[in-house]
Parts: sequence; C-alpha cells; structure tokens
Amino acid sequence: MNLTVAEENYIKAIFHLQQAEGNVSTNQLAASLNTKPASVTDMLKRLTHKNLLNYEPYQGVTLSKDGKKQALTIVRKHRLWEFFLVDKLQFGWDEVHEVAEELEHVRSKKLVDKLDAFLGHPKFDPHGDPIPDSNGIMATIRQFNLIDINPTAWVEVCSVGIQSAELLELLRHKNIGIGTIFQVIRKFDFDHSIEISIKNSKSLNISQQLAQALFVKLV
Amino acid sequence: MNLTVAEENYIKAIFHLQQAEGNVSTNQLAASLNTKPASVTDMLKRLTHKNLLNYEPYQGVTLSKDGKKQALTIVRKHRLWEFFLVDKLQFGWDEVHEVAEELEHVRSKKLVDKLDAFLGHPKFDPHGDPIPDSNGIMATIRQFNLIDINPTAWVEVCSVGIQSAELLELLRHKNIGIGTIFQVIRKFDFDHSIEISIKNSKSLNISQQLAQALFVKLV
DNA sequence: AATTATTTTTAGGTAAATCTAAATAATTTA
DNA sequence: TAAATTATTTAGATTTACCTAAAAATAATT
Repeated sequence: MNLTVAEENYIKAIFHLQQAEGNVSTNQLAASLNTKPASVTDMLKRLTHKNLLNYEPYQGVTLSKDGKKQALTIVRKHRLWEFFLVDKLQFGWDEVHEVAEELEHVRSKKLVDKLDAFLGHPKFDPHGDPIPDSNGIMATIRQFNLIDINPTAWVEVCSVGIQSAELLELLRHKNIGIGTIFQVIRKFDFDHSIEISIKNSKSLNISQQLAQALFVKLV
Repeated sequence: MNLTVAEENYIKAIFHLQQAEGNVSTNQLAASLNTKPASVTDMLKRLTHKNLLNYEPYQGVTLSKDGKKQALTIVRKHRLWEFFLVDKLQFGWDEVHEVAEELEHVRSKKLVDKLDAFLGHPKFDPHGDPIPDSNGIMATIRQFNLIDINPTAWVEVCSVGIQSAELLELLRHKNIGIGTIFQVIRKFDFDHSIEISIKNSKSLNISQQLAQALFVKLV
C-alpha cells in the first residue's frame, strides 16, 4: 500500500494520540494536524476505505492492524533520521524534529534498513523515545528524562538518547552506564545541572546537556 | 521562494535539458517528465509567473537567473545524497538515483550544508558528476568514465567518484591519484576489466568496479 | 506558396487535499 | 427531559497537478 505524505501524517498523528488517549476524536486530530474538522472527516473516510482505520462516524477512530503497521514504519523512519541528524550531522537534539518530519516520508525500505545498520541499530532516538525495529518491535521501558525527575528520587539509567562517541567517552569517564543506579540529590535552576550520588561513590554533577541525554526509570 | 516537488522536478529537468540542447521544447520536457505536453504548458506558465523561466509561447524555455539558482541547489542536494548513499550506506552506485530523487526535495539549507561537511565536501558524485557548492559553483572538468574510454587513449585521472576509505586504500596501493596520467592498453569484455599503463611503471589491471569509480580526461 | 504534418496551446475535466458555511448528531446543563 | 452547547459531518468551493480532445501556431514537404 502506497500512502501519500498527507495520509502518512494522519496515520502518524492517530498513532500518537491513540497512545495517549485511546479513541481519537475528529477535533483532536484537527488540532494536532493544524487543519479543520471537516478536512479530517474527509481523510478519515479515505483511510477507512483503505482499511487503515476502525472508524464509526461520531465515535472517533483507532488504527486497524494494517494502520498500526504503517504507523510503526513511519515512526521508525522519523526516529532513525533524528538519530542520524544528531549523531552524525551534529544537529542539536532540539532542532531535528522538523527536518525528520520531511525525511520520514522518503519511501525506500532499503534506505531505512541500511541507515539503521549504519547508525548501529540504535534503540532510542535523541529524545529517548524507542525506535521500532524492521518488524515494528520496540523497547517498552517506561522511562523518564533525568531533567523531569524530582530530587531525592532513586533512578536507574535505562537508555542513552544520543550515542555519539563524545557522549560515550563522557559517560565512561563518569562511570555511568545502562543499569547504573543513583540518587538525584538536587537540581540547580541556574544552569539546570543536576547533582547525583552513585551508590558507594561520591556525588557527581551532571550538566543539562548530559541530563537531557540520559533516560532513567524509577527504582 | 518555496517550490513544490513538482515545480522542483520541472526546474531540474529544464536545467539538464538546457545543458545539452539550449532552448528546451515542451515535447522534450513532457518526454523527460513522463507527462503530457498540455500539462507542461500549464506548469511553464506557473513557473514563468514565479520568474523562474524565460518563456515565449511556441519558442521553448530557458531558466532565468533565479531558476538557475534553484536548479543548482536541487542538483547539489541530489548529488550529495547520492554520495552519502554510496559512501556511507553502501548502496551500489547504480541504485541510488531513485532514492536521491526523493531526498533532494527535503528543504533545509542547514541539513544540506551539514551533510556536505559530514561527507568531507566531495567535489563529484558517485557517477562522476560535479557537486555544486553552497554558492552554486561546481567543477567544470570535461570528464569521462574510464569504462567509456577507447583503448590506446592517454588519459589523466581528474576525480574519484566514490571516496570510501576502502577505495582510497586501493588507489594508494596501486599508486593512482588525481592527476595520474596513464594509457589505456586494452579492455576485457569478459569481466569489463581494463589494462592500463602508467608512465615509467609496469602495467596494471583495473577491475570494473574501480574503473567505474575513476573519472578521467583525455590528454 | 500551398498543403500536410508536427508541435504547442487552449478549453474543459478529474482527483487529492484543503477550506467555509450550514446541517446534523451527541453531550451537557438547567 | 428539553434546551443549549459542542462535536462532527455534509455540501459546495478552491488549488495543484495532472488528463483528453480540439484548436492554433509553426515547420516540413510537395
């Protein structure tokens, strides 16, 4: 099935909204896609006709099995490109979204799979979101960004968003790796740095940049 | 000025046809774009209205100054992506065109310039065509692929299409570099390999793959 | 030069993806 | 529960990028 760019954007938006809220309403979609409810209704009919949605008029939509599959390949592409932009082209993690919005629509399975291999099959994108593999399977760790954690919480590193050589070097130097358990001592509003304490070791200071690259789960 | 994908494809097609034949006719464009003459006329009017073309009904078109500038940025993107696909993602040089046709339409000046830097500011794409720089300036060497050269011709290496580490290693090993002058002794139809002779050195055998990566000019 | 053939343009139409305005269904509130 | 509000759909238009068929301009041939 070959989707247009607009169709792909609808599928992706439904995927994300459905993740957060179950059944997705026409108005939610219109807001999320910066379009009007009437336009959404039109498109829902077309996507339903292509068997990508479960749609009952006035009752909102969810993705069908096929729709979910399509959504996962788009999400996979989006996140792989984000990883590429940050890790290889030195984009800031906060400036990659727009560009990835365009790159995700390039249709070539071979391109995506080769890109994946080139990047070393990363499991998380620069924002810490899991990247689906070529079968649509992705990590489901319930994770938080270190920046969002309250002081005094005990947490465990579950992934590293940006896997550049420089970051890996920094992490090795600080003795932090996936699985490391530590306590958040306090956060400094001035520079958004974070003081942490690793078990049986003295406390460390984590810069904002590093904190944004670390994804953790509560322990 | 923000062009649609279709508009960009017209500009690009006119650029290439104009290179070869001067004034470009409606029929030529229709053939080149797999569309009908009537559709071409429509688009020519729109692009003329955007000041990208010099168009006189029944007389064919050429690109205006603005149009040429647009064309060069599209060609730049296309060729940089082709280089990326071959050099980084290990695509074959003969399978990158389609994918680059899509990637070339991603709009982000920053992306292109960062990609250019990441690739090491290559001067030629994997087919040996020159890559315009960010000002639209490109090498104008009249070059041939080694594969297309007649035996007994004296030629000089003027560029290397694919600049992978492996290829550069092979070239160093064979003592071939940009500027190297040699004679094509003969070509073997069986495996398309080529026998060459470098001045003051014994003769060498060049595989088809290597020959396809070497671009030369007649001396 | 007049006729024929070719090329190009005009006229009118279609599908995708959007819009506004009006109608209808569902939900909330009095 | 009836009225008011909100959400959604339908109806009818618009723009882009195509199309076919017919008309007009240019080029080729006798």
